[in-house]
Amino acid sequence: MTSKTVAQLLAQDSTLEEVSVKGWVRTFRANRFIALNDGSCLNNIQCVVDFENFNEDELKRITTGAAIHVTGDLVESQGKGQSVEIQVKDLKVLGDSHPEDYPIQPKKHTFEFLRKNAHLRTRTNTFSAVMRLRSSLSFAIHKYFTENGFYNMHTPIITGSDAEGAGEMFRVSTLDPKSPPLNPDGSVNYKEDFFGKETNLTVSGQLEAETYAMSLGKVYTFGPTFRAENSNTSRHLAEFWMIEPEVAFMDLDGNMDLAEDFLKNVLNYILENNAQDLEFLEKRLIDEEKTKPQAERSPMPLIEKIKFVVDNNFKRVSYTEAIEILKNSKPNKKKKFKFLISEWGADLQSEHERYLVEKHFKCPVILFDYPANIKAFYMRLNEDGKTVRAMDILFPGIGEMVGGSQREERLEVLKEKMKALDIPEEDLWWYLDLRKYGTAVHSGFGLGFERLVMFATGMGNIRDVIPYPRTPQNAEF
RNA sequence: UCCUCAGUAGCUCAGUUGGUUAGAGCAUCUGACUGUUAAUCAGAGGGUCACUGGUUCGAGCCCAGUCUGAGGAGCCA
Repeated sequence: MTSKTVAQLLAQDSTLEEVSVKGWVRTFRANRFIALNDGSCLNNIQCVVDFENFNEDELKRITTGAAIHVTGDLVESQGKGQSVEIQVKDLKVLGDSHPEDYPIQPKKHTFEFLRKNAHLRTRTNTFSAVMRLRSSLSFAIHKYFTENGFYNMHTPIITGSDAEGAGEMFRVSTLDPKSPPLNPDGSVNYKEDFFGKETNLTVSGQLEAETYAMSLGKVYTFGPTFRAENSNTSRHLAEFWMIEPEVAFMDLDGNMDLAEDFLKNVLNYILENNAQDLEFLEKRLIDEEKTKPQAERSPMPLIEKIKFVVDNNFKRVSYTEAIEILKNSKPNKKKKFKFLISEWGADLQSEHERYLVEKHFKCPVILFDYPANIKAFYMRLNEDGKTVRAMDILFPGIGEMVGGSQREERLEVLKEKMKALDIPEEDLWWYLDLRKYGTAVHSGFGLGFERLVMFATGMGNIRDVIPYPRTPQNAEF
C-alpha cells in the first residue's frame, strides 16, 4: 500500500479503508490524538490511537517532532475540529525526537528564535506557509514568462566585469589570501588567479541578458544575486534571487506595462492556488497587529491587499510630478520630513517614497523619468538631456519592488556617458558591440524576488522569506 | 556604516530605590485522568542574570568596553 499525503487524505470526501501516511508529530494529546503534518498542506491530520491496544513504551516515543508512519482507516471524525481522522491500526516511529531538547514547541515562538533554528522552522505553520507560497510564486513567474514568449536565460554567477555599477561585490578567487602573488608594485597579481583576472559574484544579470534580448527577443533571468553591501535592514540580503526580463524593441511604456501585468499575474496565481496558506498568514498578521497601536496597523487584511493590487491600475507619475507633490505635501511644509524637498534633482528618500505610496496615492506607484545624474550609465537619455527613461515601482510597506529602464541604444551617447563616469570601454566591449551591430530600442527591469514574497505573505523581515538568509556577520547553515 | 532599543531557566517574559536563598507561564521529568484541539490536574528538576572590567560593605539593577539581536537611516532589489 502506498502512502498518501495529508493533503490528499483531507481532500477525500468519503471515508477509506486502510490508508497509510508518513509525517512529523505536531502534538500528541490525551495519549490518544496525534496531530500529524507532512508539509503537503497547512493542516494536520488527526490520528486516533486506542492506547489500550498499544505498547506503552512505543506510545512514549510519539513526541513533538518525531517522524512516524501511520496505517489505519480514514473515518468521519467524532470530534469537532476536523471532518475526517485516521483510526490507527498500526503505528511505527521512524525517527525519535528527544523532547528534552527539541526546540520547536507547540506554542508561539518569536521569529528571532526560529531564525536561529532555521533548519527546523519550516515545521511551524507560519514558515511552511511562507515557503509553500515562495515556491508557488517561483513557479508562477516561470509560467508567466513562458506563456508570454520569453526564454529563460542562465546568466553567469561568476562575472569578470566590474562595471555593472550595482554596489559592492564579493570577490571570487583561489589565490592564497595569506600570500597572494604580487606585481612589482605590490598589488595582487590576478593574472595568476583561477580565471586570469579579477572575478566577482554577479550583482545583476542585466548586461548579459541584454545581449540575449538582442537575438532571442524576449528573455528573462531568475537567479541568485550577491551584494557585499553592509546593509543591516529588514529589506536587504547579501544573497537574494532576482528576476530580470529584458525585451528587444520595447520602450519604457512597454516596460511599465510588462512589469505591472507581470506582478498582477503572479499575485493572482497565488490567490487562486494558495488560499489556505494566505488565509492562515492573514489571521496571523491580524493577531500580531492587535498588539500594535491603530495607526501602525495595515489598512487592509493580507488577501484584500493582494486583490487590491491585482484589480487596480498602478499610479504612474513622473519624477518631476512626484517632486511637485512632495514639495506641496503637508510633511514637507510642516518640516516633518527629515530630508525636506526643496528643488528638482534630489534623490528621493524612503520617507518620500513611503509618503507617495502609503499616504498620497495609497496604491502601488510607478515613478519614471528620473534625473540622469542619480541613475545608472546604461539608461536611455531623454530628449530634454537631463532625465533618463528609468522607472521604479514602489509598493506599500516594501518600498522599491522593481527598478528598470529603457537602455541607451545609441553608441555615441553611451560612450560619452561611460567616459564621464570613468567606465573603461575595453571592459564592456561586448556591451558596446550590441550598439554597433543592429542596435534597437530595448528595455528591462529587475525585481527582488524576496521583496515580492514579503508582500505576498505579509512577513515584515526579508530574512523570514528565504530559507537560509545571508546577511552581514551571518552565514549559518 | 550611523542612530535608537534590547540581552534574566529550553521558550516567552516579570524582577521596586543597589540589600538575605532570582520569580511566573509554557516546555521537560514523575504520577493521575482520558474524544482531545497549544488537553487538564498534582508534584519535581532546571540559572555563568550575554561577555570583560570597574564603582560599592554589597550589582540582575549603576559605569565603561565588547559581542549578539531587533527597529530605523544610508546603499539598493
